[in-house]
Amino acid sequence: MHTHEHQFDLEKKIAEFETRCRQKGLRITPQRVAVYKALVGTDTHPTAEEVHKMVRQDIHSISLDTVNRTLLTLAEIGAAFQVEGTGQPRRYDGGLENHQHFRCISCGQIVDFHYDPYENLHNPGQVLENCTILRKTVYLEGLCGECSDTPA
Amino acid sequence: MHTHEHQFDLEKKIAEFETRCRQKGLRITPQRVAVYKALVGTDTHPTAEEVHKMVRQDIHSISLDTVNRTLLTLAEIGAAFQVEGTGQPRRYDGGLENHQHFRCISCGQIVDFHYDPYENLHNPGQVLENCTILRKTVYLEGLCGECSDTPA
DNA sequence: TTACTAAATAGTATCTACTCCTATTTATGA
DNA sequence: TCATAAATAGGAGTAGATACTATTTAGTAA
Repeated sequence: MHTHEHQFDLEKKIAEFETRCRQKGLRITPQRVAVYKALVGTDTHPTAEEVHKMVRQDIHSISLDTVNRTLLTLAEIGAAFQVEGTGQPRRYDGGLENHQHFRCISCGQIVDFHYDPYENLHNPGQVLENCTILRKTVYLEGLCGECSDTPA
Repeated sequence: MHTHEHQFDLEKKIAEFETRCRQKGLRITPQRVAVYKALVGTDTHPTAEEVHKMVRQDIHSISLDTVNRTLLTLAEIGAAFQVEGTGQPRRYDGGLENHQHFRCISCGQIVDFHYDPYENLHNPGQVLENCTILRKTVYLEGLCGECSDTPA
């Protein structure tokens, strides 16, 4: 793909993003667009601080708090999402038998479950050729029973 | 299962744990055993602070730092593990196409990959009946190419 | 048993990721 | 252009985790 096409894609995505903001009643601020642009323009799964560094090159005075808030907003409107489980205090599991985790994004609780078809998945080939896979789980996120009943 | 059998299981697990410690050249301290016991005796995927609270009932003076160190040790020797992704600063992903994540437990980098058989997995029934599943991914952990070559 | 030594611990200080608060600025709709 | 609610900058506060140091202790060997 040529740079020219990349450029086009990016502009298209930004236009879509702005539309989505309007739909959700969110204002289109330079900071918001800059954060979105930085995030979509990378494949490194950056932390807020890393995004802050990138965006500062365009908007010198943007605060880390704004980047944090904006990233949360992006996740809320579905324009981005958080990498599985990150941002939570470390949680430990003493159960070594095969099982999978469901995490409630509202209250944070982790629920164990076992579902046979999720066991013994094949390793992907090619793409992760050089990687040593030590653990492989199906990870679900959503709302637990209690939090479904009483939406915040 | 009866309480009596539970008790038996626990003692058996502790015995195995002590054997494993000896194999790895780790000392068997009351603190270490108490942390292990607390973790194996619950299915709540506790944080270090939660474990600290539990263990304090037995060992009043145990420090939070010891609990933290011990939990890391348990994970290192394979007597427990950390719930997927937790304990990492929040990381964001602007790629909304279907894809999966591999995380290097050594350097922390997240690698995107796509592997067809991992898409369109069925939802588990029964166990998570009351939960609303919003996201479903296969999550791999291990060592990336660079970190495999130069083990710490 | 006793004495020795490296490992482990308690307690504290420090660091980092993140959120909260307040005054100021700004995007949007009238 | 004006009014106003939303968003922002900057800094204070908080929580989770790590680093440091002096002290204690488990395991070993006399």
